[in-house]
Amino acid sequence: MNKDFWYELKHVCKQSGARYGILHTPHGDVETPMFMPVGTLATVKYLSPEDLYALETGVILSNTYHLWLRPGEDIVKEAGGLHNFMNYKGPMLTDSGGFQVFSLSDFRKITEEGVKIKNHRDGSPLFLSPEKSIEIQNKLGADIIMSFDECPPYPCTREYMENSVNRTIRWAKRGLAVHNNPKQALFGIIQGGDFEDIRKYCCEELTKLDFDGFSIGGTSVGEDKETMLRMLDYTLPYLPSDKPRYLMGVGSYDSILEGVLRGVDMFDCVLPTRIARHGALMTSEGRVNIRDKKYERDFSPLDKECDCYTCKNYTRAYLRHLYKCEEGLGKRLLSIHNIRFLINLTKEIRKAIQEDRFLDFKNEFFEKYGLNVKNPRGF
RNA sequence: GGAGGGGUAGCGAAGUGGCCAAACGCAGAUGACUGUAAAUCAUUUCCCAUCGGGUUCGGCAGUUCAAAUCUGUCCCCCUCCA
Repeated sequence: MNKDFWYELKHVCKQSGARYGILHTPHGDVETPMFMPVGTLATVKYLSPEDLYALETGVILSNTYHLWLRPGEDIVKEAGGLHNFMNYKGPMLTDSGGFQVFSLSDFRKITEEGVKIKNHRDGSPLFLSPEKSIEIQNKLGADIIMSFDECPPYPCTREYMENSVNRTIRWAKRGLAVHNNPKQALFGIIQGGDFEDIRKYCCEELTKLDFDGFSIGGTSVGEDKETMLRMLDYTLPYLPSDKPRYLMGVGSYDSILEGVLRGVDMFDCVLPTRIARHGALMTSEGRVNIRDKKYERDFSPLDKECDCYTCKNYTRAYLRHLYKCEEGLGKRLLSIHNIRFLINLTKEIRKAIQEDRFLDFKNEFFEKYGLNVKNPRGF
């Protein structure tokens, strides 16, 4: 058991079963459920660490594959680790590179030993294995690191999934065996697609091992909303309650609420920052595409109910202008807002759980935003 | 006054008898984006309409089955020479 990292389950909502807890990390304690913005290349695009502190982000992500290529894990280590390198003092998490193997799948070849993959920038051959991924992550030095898994495509055959999950389990053991930084928590990743028995089997096998938490993988890969929820239903009941559960790659607000309802503690997603850069905002009035002409002379704040720096200081007309002119400040201000929207959502979620009214909160939220199965995201 | 070049959709710019409502770029409008190859991608922009139809390529008049493309003429712009 890791002495620098542990999960403290503080309260289970009597109305819903959702969990409120505290994650203790070497870089501070954070409350869960929480949302973690993604900073692939040791930066949450367009935001400074000061922006992140103001947003109260807690944990932020970075990425093994991308930092491996640039600047290289040795340089990050030389700089004193990821925290020093990028000057972020809060807790950090690195993904293992497993997802890049999936998203760059045009160039990959998966074997028992690991994955042959082509450098997406220059085509040069690369090889990533469970050992290599953990070795890189040990050098990067994030508080929480991920096991190297295979993220299978959806849909895929039962045979493919069985082979893949067994390999992911073997890879998990290999990663665990070489992990040598006691300050870093290591999470196992549950796969199995929407095969209930395979998900369950994966949970049973991985929870036998000495992981500090468990991630739910294989979601947000093109499946529909109902399927994703089914995957959660096939996974969460088989995970131990004394360890954190992390739903990887999920960040639309309806999915966060559904995840929390099922017992998820941690979420990460590029969605708020990516769509912000593309001019789409999550607001108390639903989705706003700031580029739209109707905002040309709208001198009101982006979201009247929001307390973020952007909403307190700038108008929709100005944000639209920045977007149209492709100014970096626009991307920054819009990213600030979207992240704050999700941070505020998780704050309200935690409060509702502690007050044993999370189910009401979730239902009210869905009603307010007109969310349903057909229109799940609503923005 | 003389010689030459040019006027194409919001802008720039292809096209020089039928495959042209007219490439392409920009600009505009709209949508998408879920462990970030993402300042990306998709749709759309003469008019009306579901199919489909109606008006266009400086103006006018011609030639032709057929013209943005050929002829005449007029208007405007640019360069050079006087």
